[in-house]
This record gives sequence, C-alpha cells and structure tokens, in this order.
Amino acid sequence: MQKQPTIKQLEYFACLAETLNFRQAANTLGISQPTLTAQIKALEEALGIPLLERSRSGTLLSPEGKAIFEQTLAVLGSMNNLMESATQLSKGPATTFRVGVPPTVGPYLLPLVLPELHQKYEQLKLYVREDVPRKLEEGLRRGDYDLILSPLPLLDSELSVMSLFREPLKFVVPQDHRFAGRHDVDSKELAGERVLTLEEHHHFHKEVQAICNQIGADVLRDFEGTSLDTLRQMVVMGVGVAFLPGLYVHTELPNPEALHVCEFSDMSIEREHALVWRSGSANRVFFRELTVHFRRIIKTHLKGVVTLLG
Amino acid sequence: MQKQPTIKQLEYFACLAETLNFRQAANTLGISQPTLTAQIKALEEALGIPLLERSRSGTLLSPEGKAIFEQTLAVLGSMNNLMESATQLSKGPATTFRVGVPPTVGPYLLPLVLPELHQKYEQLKLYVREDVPRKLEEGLRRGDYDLILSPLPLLDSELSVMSLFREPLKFVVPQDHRFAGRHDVDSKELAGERVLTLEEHHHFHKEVQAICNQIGADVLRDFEGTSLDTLRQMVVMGVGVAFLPGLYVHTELPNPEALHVCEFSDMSIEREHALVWRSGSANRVFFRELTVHFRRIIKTHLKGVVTLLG
DNA sequence: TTTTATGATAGTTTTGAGCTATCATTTTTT
DNA sequence: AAAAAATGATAGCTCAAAACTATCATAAAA
Repeated sequence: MQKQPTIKQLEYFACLAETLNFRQAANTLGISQPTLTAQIKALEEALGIPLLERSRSGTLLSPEGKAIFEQTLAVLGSMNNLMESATQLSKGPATTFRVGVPPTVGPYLLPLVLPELHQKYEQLKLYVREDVPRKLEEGLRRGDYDLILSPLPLLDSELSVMSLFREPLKFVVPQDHRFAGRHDVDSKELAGERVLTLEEHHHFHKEVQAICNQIGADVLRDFEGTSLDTLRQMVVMGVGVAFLPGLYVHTELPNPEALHVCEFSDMSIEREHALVWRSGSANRVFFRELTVHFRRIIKTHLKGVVTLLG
Repeated sequence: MQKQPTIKQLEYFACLAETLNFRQAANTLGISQPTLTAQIKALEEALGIPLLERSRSGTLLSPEGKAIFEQTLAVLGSMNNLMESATQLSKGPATTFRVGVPPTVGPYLLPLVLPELHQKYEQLKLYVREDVPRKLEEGLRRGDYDLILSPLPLLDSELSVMSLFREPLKFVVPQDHRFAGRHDVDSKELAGERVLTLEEHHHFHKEVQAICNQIGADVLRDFEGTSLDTLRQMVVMGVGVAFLPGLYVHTELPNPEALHVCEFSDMSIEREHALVWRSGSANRVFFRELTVHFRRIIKTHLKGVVTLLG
C-alpha cells in the first residue's frame, strides 16, 4: 500500500503550485529550498505520480498535478474548518475574519457596508484583502480567506454561495466621442469600437471580452490598465472607450465631466456578485446573518444602482 | 497561532473515538498504547480543547470531541479522495471497491445483482462488508468504504446519494396467531401486540420502533435477535410477531409454512434504500453508471416486490 | 482480597523533517 | 561571447518528535 501524504506536504505543494518556483515557494513557506524539494519528491513518491514537470528553466504543473491540486485545496479547506471549529469551541465565536474582495468591487461597495457592520457588531473585525476572483476562490477553498465577495458563477460545490446583487456594466466614452451626449446606444453601433479593459488576469477582463465578442467590438490589448481609475483616465485621454462597473460609476463619477456615460437600448449587460464561504465552516451561521445585513444595506444605499437578489 | 494537527493524529483520534479504549485502538492502529496517548494529547494541545473525558473506568468523547470527530471524518474523507485520484491517475480506473451493506438488505439484494455486474465488468472486484448503517455512513465518510448501500435519510451533505427503491415491511405472525389466514390487517388491530426486532444498534430496530409507536404495539425488548433468520425462528416459536423486510420475505420465505404474512389495509410501511458515495470521489462517474445497472437489475428481478425509484 | 484492565509516565531508540554547502544547467545580462 | 544570476538537485549533518519497552497507579471484576 502506498504511504499517506502529510498535511505539510500538501501545504507545500499548494504553495509551490501557485508560484511554480521552488526557491520562492520555500521562501514564503519559511523553509529552505532543499527541504521543499525533498518533501515534494516524497509527496510524488507517496502518490505514485509526478506532480510537476521540472526543468531548470521554470517548473510547470503536470496534468496529474492539476487534478491533485484541486483535491489538495479540498483537504486543506476541511482541515481549516476543523481548526476553525476547535477555535470556536475553545474561545467562543470568532470575531475577526479574513475577507477577500475583487479590486473592481471592494473599494466601491465596502465603504458603504463596513461602517454599519462595525456599529452593529462592536467586536467584529474584518481583515480585508484584495485579489482577483480566481485567487479569491482558491484562497477560500484552501483556508486563506474565511469569506469572499466574488462574481458568479463559481465552479466548486464545497462552497456556500449567497447572491447579493446584479450590477450593470456602464458604457463610457470621451466627451469628444461620436456617442457623447446620447443617452441610448444600440449595441450594433459599437462594431469596430476600440474597447479598453483591465489586465488579462482580472476577471473583469474576461467579462468585457465576452461582451465585445458578442457585439463585435475590438478589445484593445495594447493598453490594458491595472485599476479602474487608470482605465478611466485612458478613456478621458481618448485612447478608446470602456465598460465600467455601475457601482464604480455611481461612486466615483456621480457627475462625470470629462466622460460621457451611455445606456444600452437593446440589451442589459450585467454581472452578479455573491458572498461565499466554505460549506463546512464553523462560522456559517454568522455568515448567513452577515449576508442579510449586506442585502439590507445595499437595498438602502444602492437602490436603482444595482438589482438586489435573494 | 496554534499548531496544525497532523493527519496521523486525526486518524488515531477517529479510531479512538470509535473504540473509546486506548489499548484496543492502539492495537488496531498497529502502534503502542503510550504512543497513542501521546499523540492524542498532542492533538488536544494543538486544538486547544479536550477531546475525551478520560478516566480509568472507560473513556468518553467530550461534547467538543464529538464536534471535532465530525470534522475529522471530513478531513480524512477528502484525503481519501485525493489518494483515490492519485491511484486512478497512476494505475487507471480502480477495479476493486470496498462496498458496505446493511445486514438486513445486503444478503437478499446482492445475490441478484452481483452476478450480472460480474458479467458486465469482468475486471470489477467488490469487497463487500456488512455493518449497521450508522457505521457504514461513518466509514464511507472516513474512507473505509468507497460505496455503501444505505437506508435513507442520511445527514451529511458531502455525500452523493442516489435512491434505488422503496421496500415494504411485511407483518409476520405464527401459524397459530389470531391473524393467521387473514390477508389484510388494520393497523389499529395491532395495539398491544408483542413485536420482536433486531438488537438496538441495528437501524432496522429504530424503524420498527417508530412503526410500533405509531400503531400502539409494544416492542419486546427482552428477546432482540441478531439476524433476520433468528428473528424469524422466534416468531415461529410463538414468542411474538415481527416486521420483516419485503426483500427478505421474497427471498427466504417464498412459500412460508410455519409463518403467515399479512398486508396492512390502511397504511403502507416502507423504507427507502440508496447507493451512496463521497461527493468528491474519483470514481463518481463509474458509481453513477453502477447505479443505473442496479436499477435495471432490480427492475427485472424485483418487480412487484419493491418500488423502483430514480 | 486478588486479579485484571485501563490510561499515564519515564526513559530510550529511530525516523524523518529540517538545515548548510555545493553542483550542474539554463537564462539573463553585460 | 563571456560573465553573472537563477534554478532545482544532491550530499551530509542536526535535532525534534514519533515510535518503542517497561512500569505505575487506580478502578472494575472476580
């Protein structure tokens, strides 16, 4: 019979699978590179399959490695649930949670929500961290986050998902654009437009890409921004047009001067956001409670801006 | 920050939680008793809570221990899924599975099903083990079983359940009983009857108990049998009456001589059986395929005896 | 009262997870 | 083209912890 992997080996593997660099992974794990090499080798031996395609010029996950990586997240997640339960049993309900939010939503939603939550739960502390949705989901499954705000849909079934709202994507053009001053635009008119977007690894990029494919517009791949603010600046400079999240437009551009915001007359472009946690989390009851507050606060402050769900 | 438990410690704890005896658990684990004591102590230390209420006169799970035991099964189950995936990736789809069946169904259902499966899948090997449903579910979650046949309902959500059939429970009396010769019986007529059943830890016991509570019959606690066959013998001897699974009656008592089988005229007493596996199992695709065959074979051989589901 | 069973403790051995130092390649920089 | 930097593997050593044997104290059973 093959030997059991250890939790440690799985943690090491999970970290290595992200960086794909032994030295760097060993560094973030706080161990030496030879130790990591040895443990990964031991893990491969235990499982009887190669997890990595190694070469001195970079390391890659093997196909088998990708499958095992998924399972690894599940194991680490359940272990995290166990420790969470233990903490809850010994120290009472946790009061500080690690929350993950996407960069295209968090900064524009949380300032509305956090103050009220802080007032309601005096003890509650939230460590908020921004990352792209893919990393958020991965980190949640592994136990790096307790709770994430994420666009739908998600893949994994071991996660509990509660929808919050649907957010429209607004179409934004410079003041000297042919659409400037028009309230409505038909999607067919956009064929050939040069659309700006965020860097490729942002989820927002894929959303915009999909829309552009649908309506026949071109995504400008040479000028991809890193934040919605720089994206806006580029539109102002006349580099191209862009789609911006309704929440961002509402918060940052209540009275746009250098920009013009159009509606689509023939189709609605929306994305859906939800709160997500591990199904087995010891704090699931509280997270459900939090969801209710999120919905209430959103309903109060963002009526007309987004569509409440749930 | 508290230290991580190891997989080993969790395995030790899971085994200990079952036997509630350090020496015996250590023995089945193949380690010495002091080692087990030390590791359990280390686990309690790591989690910061006492898992066991120890005394020289027996050991009990603490309330915290019960909660952690549930989480432990989840961790061990996901680890098992990981190793299953690894095996599948290195050696191709598994051909031998550990199957668990309840003693009140397995012996009367499997003889019909196994030959056909054996013919259909020449490579397929099934190690069948009997145990009470509670142990089956626990063992499945932990990874001791790959697939179980179990009565519904189950608690755990990390398990995939596919219903197979509903089985009637038949009412059986001795030949000299007042009901002998009657085809139909009204449930109200059973008030005060002395009903025999299996030992308490069998799921079947609870099913019968519930029915008797409902119709006002008395469960005879002094003469609880260990198998359906001895139960039948006791009814023949005139100790009391009994409910027997329809499948058992169909297989073992096609033409009962010393017994009489009655139907209920006013209510149907049934229990439901399903195939169950861990949601994340690497073999889930094949298990779904197996379910289809089970249903087909049951439909062919047991039409009229049970109600097919799904 | 004696015997048996149970879990804890003491002391020792062995395993394995960790380290440093170094090598052989490949990639990048100069 | 040559030099420098970066990468993963290997060798050899250290040390913590996981294992063992032997024994103890207490509670239950005989």
